Amino acid sequence: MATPQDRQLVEQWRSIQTTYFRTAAAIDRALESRFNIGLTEFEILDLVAESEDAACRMKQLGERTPMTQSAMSKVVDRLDKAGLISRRSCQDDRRSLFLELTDAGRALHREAAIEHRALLKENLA
Amino acid sequence: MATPQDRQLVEQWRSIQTTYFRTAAAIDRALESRFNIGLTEFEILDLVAESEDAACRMKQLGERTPMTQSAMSKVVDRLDKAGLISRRSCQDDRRSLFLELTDAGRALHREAAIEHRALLKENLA
DNA sequence: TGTCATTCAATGACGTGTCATATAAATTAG
DNA sequence: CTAATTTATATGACACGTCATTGAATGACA
Repeated sequence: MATPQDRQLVEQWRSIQTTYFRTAAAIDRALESRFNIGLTEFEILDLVAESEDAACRMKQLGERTPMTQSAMSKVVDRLDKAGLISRRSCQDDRRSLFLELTDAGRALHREAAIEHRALLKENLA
Repeated sequence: MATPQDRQLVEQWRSIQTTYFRTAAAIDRALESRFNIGLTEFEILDLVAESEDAACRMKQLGERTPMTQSAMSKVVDRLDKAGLISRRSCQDDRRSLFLELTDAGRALHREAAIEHRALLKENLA
């Protein structure tokens, strides 16, 4: 039945959940209200900003986030429509896509990242 | 800009996210396929099972989970329709609701909890 | 006691994630 | 070199969560 170890696992799990939800909600609301992008959008921007130096992105990005391929595709689509990112098709393999920040995207990321880090600090302490 | 502390925060955050998503997805799929309930449904069952001893629940449950009030209301609704839980209105305060496991709910919870704990163990190690 | 504010739960509109599948390109087999 | 398979991304149907609001009951207080 409910061994002490079980209880401890459940505790640990709930603690992760709580931290995750609280932090995600805080960041999401802040970014949404100040920059009009959600947390997931920011996270893609952040990943793209991190690797300002090529490779047929989309695919590799998928390996660096727990997001689904289809979720990623839609987020990238929104970012593209918002003019924050551009998809450039890759010559070597025309199935793949390069992602790049636009100037607007880079500028927004710079600002939003500050807020993001601040909220992480506040919530993960 | 990106202080080392920032990077460390981001790392920590991604690690939490990954753990959360991986674990949640694993549990969700297992429960869905074996018991036809999702992770959130199970979590409510689990909380109700834990407090088999009254109080006008709904409200208090809300304090023990990061779920929104409205999310809870909908999950409880599904559980009710599935015959796993029953809502009984509270005499003292007729706005509030008592929640109780039905026999089916108790039985399902007993089985599902085993799976749940096992997957937690596997994923949080 | 009658009004006003507050609290508990439910609901509708809406956005976003997921699964399954589609499309298109590249790779492998025969 | 064609057919079958696999890989990269997009998309449509659908489920679920969120926000804002509603309905109903309670509490406060004049």
